[in-house]
Amino acid sequence: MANDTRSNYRDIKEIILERLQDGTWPAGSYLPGEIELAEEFGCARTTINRALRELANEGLLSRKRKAGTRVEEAPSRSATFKMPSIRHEVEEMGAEYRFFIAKSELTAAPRWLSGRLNSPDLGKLLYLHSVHYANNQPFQFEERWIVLETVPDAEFQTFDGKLMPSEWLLKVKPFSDVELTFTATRADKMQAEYLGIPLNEPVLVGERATWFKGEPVTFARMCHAPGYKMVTRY
Amino acid sequence: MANDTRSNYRDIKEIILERLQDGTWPAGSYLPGEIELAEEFGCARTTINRALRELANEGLLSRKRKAGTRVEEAPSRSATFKMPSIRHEVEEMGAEYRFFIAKSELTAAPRWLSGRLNSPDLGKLLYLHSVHYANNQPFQFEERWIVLETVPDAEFQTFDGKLMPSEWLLKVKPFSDVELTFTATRADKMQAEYLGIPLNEPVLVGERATWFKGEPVTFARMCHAPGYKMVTRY
DNA sequence: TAGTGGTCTAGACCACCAG
DNA sequence: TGGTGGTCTAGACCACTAT
Repeated sequence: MANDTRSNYRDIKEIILERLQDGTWPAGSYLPGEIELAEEFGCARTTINRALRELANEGLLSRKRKAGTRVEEAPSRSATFKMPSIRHEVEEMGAEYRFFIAKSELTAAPRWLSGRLNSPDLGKLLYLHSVHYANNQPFQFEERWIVLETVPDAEFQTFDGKLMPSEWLLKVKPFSDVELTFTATRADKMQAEYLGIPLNEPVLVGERATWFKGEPVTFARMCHAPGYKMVTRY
Repeated sequence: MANDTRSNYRDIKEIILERLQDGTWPAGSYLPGEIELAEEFGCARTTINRALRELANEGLLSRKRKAGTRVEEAPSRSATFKMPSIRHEVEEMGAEYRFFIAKSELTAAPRWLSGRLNSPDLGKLLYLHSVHYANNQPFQFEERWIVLETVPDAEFQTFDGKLMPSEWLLKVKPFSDVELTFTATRADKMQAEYLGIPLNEPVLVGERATWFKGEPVTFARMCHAPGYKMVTRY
């Protein structure tokens, strides 16, 4: 009557969720073992395993061999922010996307960047300014450093085509590790000029450092136009 | 020689990842079916299924019955922001956590709130001001509305104990849906006073609306002290 | 050391949906 | 309508770790 697909494990997840919420299994307590639960629900242990595994991935339970399955104390249900390329973000607003490379030059690494990328000697870098537009309105200003030692091809890349730097990078050098940061700051002179906004306007700045198997790939600082909102649902 | 735990599905994930990166299966193309892959890797279909399912959950593939498994065009590897309670965040900085309820009163719903919570008639609300401290420094100012129709117990809750409002709410009325938003704005007078910062200082403001099975539960606006950074790694 | 979760297998049925 | 993924089962071996 109620089931779309035969899918016990979803129902079991629901039931377990309810018990977590109604106090049957309070925070810090241990759930019965998989075998016991399998008997209770009249299903295979595999099915219980999947339900519990997913709940653990969602942060509600923690599981250890021999110890058992424990109810997490701080139900910090993790929020998943989808971070699509700016292009997608703009296009999903129904606006026309366009980008412009305002600067492209070789530089040495500023000292702070070595720290950010965990690498004492970065060598030569390609330094880029790009502006991303939504319907010809500046939407994001991006400052980017690309480590040429890791991505030598970047030196002769013109970025004149359809691929923005981040898209091009993803093609030639995928990443394995990322660190993302968000802060609210005052727009500095450069950011204000590129975005066409007053100096010191509050802006949401994202910083993204990426590595490929330990090698630093790129660091980007993305400054969003005032009013920009990051939204997520779960 | 190389395996810790017998766990093919992890190895298979790795291999598939490599093939996604080296162009064997370009964006937009279709992978072989599960059965075919199972033969290639010499394992059960279940094992392939798990590997592909997880990669799809991570946003790299999309799967449809009959159609098959497709490589996603925009490899927008989703970033997962863990949003632990402020308490945890503060304590993990090695600081001492404390909160203070500065205001607690009954109000009617402001009009904009009905819109935010998708509910034309919210009835009476409990309106709270709380300040969260790290080592006695204001760390976050939180403005919260609790829908009494959905959470009647809140009316007589004093929040004088150890549980901050969000923690208490989680105990008595879990949520099923959340909408999270982040923006950079200027601190208004109230925020500036509570945080002890100058007016108009740029602040990172998070807004969180939660529902339980369609019923609006609460809306919170969290204003972080200047300099606050949201960080995530993946 | 013994109990618990982690993973694999081989086979099965079914829902979905593109052609 | 048939092929593909989604899920379940029953049984098995093993790795981890609390005691």
